[in-house]
Amino acid sequence: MKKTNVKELLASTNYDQEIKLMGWVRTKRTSKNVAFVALNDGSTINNIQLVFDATEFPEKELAKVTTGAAISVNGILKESVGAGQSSEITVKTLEVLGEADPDEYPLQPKRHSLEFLREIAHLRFRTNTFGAIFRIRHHMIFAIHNFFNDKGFFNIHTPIITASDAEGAGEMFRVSTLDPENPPRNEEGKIDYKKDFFGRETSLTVSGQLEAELGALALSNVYTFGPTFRAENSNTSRHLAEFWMIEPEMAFYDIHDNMDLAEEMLKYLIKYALDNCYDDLLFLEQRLENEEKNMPVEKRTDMKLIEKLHFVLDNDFVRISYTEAIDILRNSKPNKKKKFQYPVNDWGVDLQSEHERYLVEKHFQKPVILTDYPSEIKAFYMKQNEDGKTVRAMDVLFPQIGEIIGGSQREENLEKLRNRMKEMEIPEKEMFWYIDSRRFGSVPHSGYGLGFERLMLFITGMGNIRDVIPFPRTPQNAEF
RNA sequence: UCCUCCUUAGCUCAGUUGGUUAGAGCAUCUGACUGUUAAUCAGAGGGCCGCUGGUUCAAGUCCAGCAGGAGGAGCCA
Repeated sequence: MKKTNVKELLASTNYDQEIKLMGWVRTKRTSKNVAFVALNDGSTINNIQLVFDATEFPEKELAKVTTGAAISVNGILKESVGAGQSSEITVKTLEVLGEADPDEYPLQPKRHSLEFLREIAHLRFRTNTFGAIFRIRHHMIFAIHNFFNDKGFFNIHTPIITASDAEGAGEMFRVSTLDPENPPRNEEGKIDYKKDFFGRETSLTVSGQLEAELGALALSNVYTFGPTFRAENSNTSRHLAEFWMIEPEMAFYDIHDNMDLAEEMLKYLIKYALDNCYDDLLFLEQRLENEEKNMPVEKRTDMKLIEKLHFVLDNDFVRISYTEAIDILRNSKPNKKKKFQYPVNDWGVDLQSEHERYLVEKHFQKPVILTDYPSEIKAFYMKQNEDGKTVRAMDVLFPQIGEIIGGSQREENLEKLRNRMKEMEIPEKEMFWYIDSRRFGSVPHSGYGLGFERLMLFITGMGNIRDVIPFPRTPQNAEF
């Protein structure tokens, strides 16, 4: 018989039909003559109830049906006589595929802390919470490709191993096949990377943007969606050493087109989650509520998860310049009362987390796009404004998460780009290919980077980025 | 990397101003129960109180160091 799955069965009213089903036991409740098993196979957050007539199954066999065990059953789909579910399965035959020794199996039908589950990341897929998160994660990956495909964008794979250390986006992981115990040395006594696999120093990519620009300057609209590696010693709930980033890059787009696209994309993704992951979102919302029950009222989030998603969907993002933001912050209550750890006085300072949070969570209470930052605090490739002081950067700031997107219109003018590279001491020779893109058929173009796991934080309402990626890589941790 | 906090049973936690045999709930095991919903009821087993050292008649409790974890900051997506 062909096997079915829990999701299909729960949606079915095709009663009294024989079915075959496999999955993992979540809980078992027994009494003298009847046993109930909640079975889950990952197809949905919901379990289906299996009903065993205890007199028809050997006690020994039923005893192996414990939390975490994998079983296969044949049975009849019935309209349920009990409360709490519309249908259930009267089991006719049982096969225990894989036992789970209850003395050893760490997951119980009870609440576990996220920290504990992180330590058993190989098993946490089997919990309701992580089942929901990773189903949503899949849908978001799919939705991103859908969004760009529908708009005529082309996905390109940019290199994961790169020789350019000029991307300027942080510390990099070295890639080498040299013997670390005894590396070859040159005449100066330094490590001779000419003898390394690629004949030069190479690292894992910190961004696919520069290569994506090359694609955009021929295919017009492209995007990358790949792994990204940063060797920063960041120990926060918002940073990973290995994460996934979406980087669209568009020819003939100015900063405003860029912002429009970013806002449209984020809203599309939120709507996609609401339309396709409602059960899982509802579960996560209830989980959050239970979590916050023990917290003081002022610390609780003021909006429920689904409400919050709708709120972002239904409101325009605020768009203001860095200069306007500085004015707001300078005249803000916390600044005047010296409540900021870093007071805002002069134009030109970089905004701290507390400032971004004030703007998003207190002042505007909705997502904010900040533009036109001082050129000193931004990357070399951003388009310089006429004022000579600012660049056409844009950062999309979300509540709780902070910067979810960072992007800009790119500098397409050859001379301006070269001057900026000189100022920032970026070696022109190594970057000849990037400069060539401005020498031949250069056009105005723009792009941005979306941190996929930060999007996941927002969609799922989770608090720690380590809980929205299956196997997080962070400083001092590469387990599993 | 910096600051703050945490580490007690398989899990989640309590443990008073340092004071005899260290507690609870859940899980596990045994038994009861004719449909349960994280079932319920009765009973049982289960602890180098993170590690090392110190103070003290006496340390889960105080002090120092180390390890692991969390929150915040910086770096950024």
